[in-house]
Amino acid sequence: MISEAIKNILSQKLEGLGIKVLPKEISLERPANRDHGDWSSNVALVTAKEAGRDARGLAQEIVDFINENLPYGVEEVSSAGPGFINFRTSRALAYEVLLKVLTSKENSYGSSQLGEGRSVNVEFVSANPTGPLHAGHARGACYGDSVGNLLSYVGYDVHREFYMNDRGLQMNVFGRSLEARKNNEPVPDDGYGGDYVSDWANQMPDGLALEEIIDWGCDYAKRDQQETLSQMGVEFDTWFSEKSMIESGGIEKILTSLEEQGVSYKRDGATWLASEKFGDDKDRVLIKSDGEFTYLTPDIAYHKHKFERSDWLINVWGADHHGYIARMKAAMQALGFDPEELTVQVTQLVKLLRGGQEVKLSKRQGDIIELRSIIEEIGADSTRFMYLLQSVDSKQTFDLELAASQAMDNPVYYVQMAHARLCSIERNANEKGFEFKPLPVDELDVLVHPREIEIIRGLEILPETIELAARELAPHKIVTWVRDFSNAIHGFHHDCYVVGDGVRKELTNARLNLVVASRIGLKVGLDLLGVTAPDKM
RNA sequence: GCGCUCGUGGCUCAAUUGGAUAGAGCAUCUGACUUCGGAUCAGAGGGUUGGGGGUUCGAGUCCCUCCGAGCGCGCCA
Repeated sequence: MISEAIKNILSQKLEGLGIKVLPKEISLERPANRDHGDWSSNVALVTAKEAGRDARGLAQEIVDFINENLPYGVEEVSSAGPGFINFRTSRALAYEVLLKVLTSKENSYGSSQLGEGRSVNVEFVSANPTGPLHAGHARGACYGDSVGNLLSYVGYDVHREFYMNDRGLQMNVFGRSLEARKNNEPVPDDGYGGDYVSDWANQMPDGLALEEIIDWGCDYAKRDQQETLSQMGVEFDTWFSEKSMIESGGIEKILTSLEEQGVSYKRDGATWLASEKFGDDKDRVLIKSDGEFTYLTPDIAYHKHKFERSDWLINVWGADHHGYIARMKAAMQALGFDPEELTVQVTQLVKLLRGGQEVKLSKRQGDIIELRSIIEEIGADSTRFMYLLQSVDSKQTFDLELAASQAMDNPVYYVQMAHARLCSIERNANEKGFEFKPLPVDELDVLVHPREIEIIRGLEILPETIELAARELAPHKIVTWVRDFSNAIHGFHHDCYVVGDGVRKELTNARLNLVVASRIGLKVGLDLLGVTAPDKM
């Protein structure tokens, strides 16, 4: 890796100067401004003070040294600004990138072993089995699945899990609601009032007892949710049942365990978790004075269960659950697990517009917009892309009309079109008798057009983009890359004909290499997002 | 009141986690089609990064403070 070579020579010179900098402290980054080269280091700036030197002078001295010992692939080194050291890499290096993409196995360019095979459990959606999935579940579904893709691509052993709260008060209310609608009675005051309750109740067999109704409803809800997720390509490895965990004695085990650790105690007729000691605001009740446990207790048991199966846990929670993070981490710490290995990603709310107007919730339907109807309206690809467009840290707003439109202002179409175009160019080349074969580096050096260079640059930064997105659990960084890269492709398509009267054979073959490599790269990005890469549209 | 997450052109959002001149898309205006899909491309205008203070070579990013938004704050789930 060129970046390693640069780091090595930097640290070599710094050591020679008696400046102590650990290798990991040598930062090398991609300058935002292309005029500053391909790589840039701030080591001179960072170390100048301690070394009692001025940064510019130090940078220049390092530059002079490197100029006498240029590593392979580095064409130019210079100092700039307040003391940056900028590196420009050679064309040949760029062509090697192209070759690497072309010779990579299917769906492997940019993959890595960053995760070293560590097992990670990604739990997301986890909607109550009391109704269909709605708009509020969509962001977590798209996000969690894409995070799973990313982590898997960088070498983690990923397990996707859906936690079903299939017992407790809300299931009872749900059962009674179904029962009432079955009998054409109004649902109880605190019941589920959505239209779907009647629809479902009508499909329910006659003569079921409440317990059976609950089981039937739960099962129906699960299949309904599963089907909706499947429409978006989201599949879980495990649908974990709270009920079965409790029936197998999970609660007793956790209570015993907490007691043995000395982190629970009795007070006012209740059993408490001493969570304040572990960073929570206050202690929490595990067993109420009426003998029932709170909903925290099974959740603790569940997380313990997950920890016993995985090295690292990721929970994707809605913003309304963020207050719950501290106590869950505290509980895990109390049990002796490392709270750092429990990552909770909170997704902020999404506001939906249609034609610029906020989509109003309908009371009649029970205050929900079904996810299924969103997918039907804008399509699965659009749904995934739109929900992944932005960082889940911030609130999001998007317009369903825009997301459904097959127009240039719809980013999904823009990106998919880029892929379709690449395929189209390949088809055209084939029809004209050109056969793609990977060319050696010295035959690729006809690729010098700024559009071509831009594309190669895009492919070059894909692996580091993937790594960053995985490290930060931030699929929107892939979206940004995919959009930028598509922009480069459209530009190339516009300015650089691959096959045509005025294009000589050597250039056609080289550009065909570029086209195929781009298609591979773009598909890697889209796959990570769970968005299809169509051959034609 | 306390806590968490935020606040970036008219709108929707980025910004390599402290880097160099804050970038894209939409919208607006102006240009570009005999070829592989114009569903495209190029250019222009538009910013005191909510306000103020601080830290340092350097702040949208870190600290303090104020303003504003969303969400939490139960022996509910």
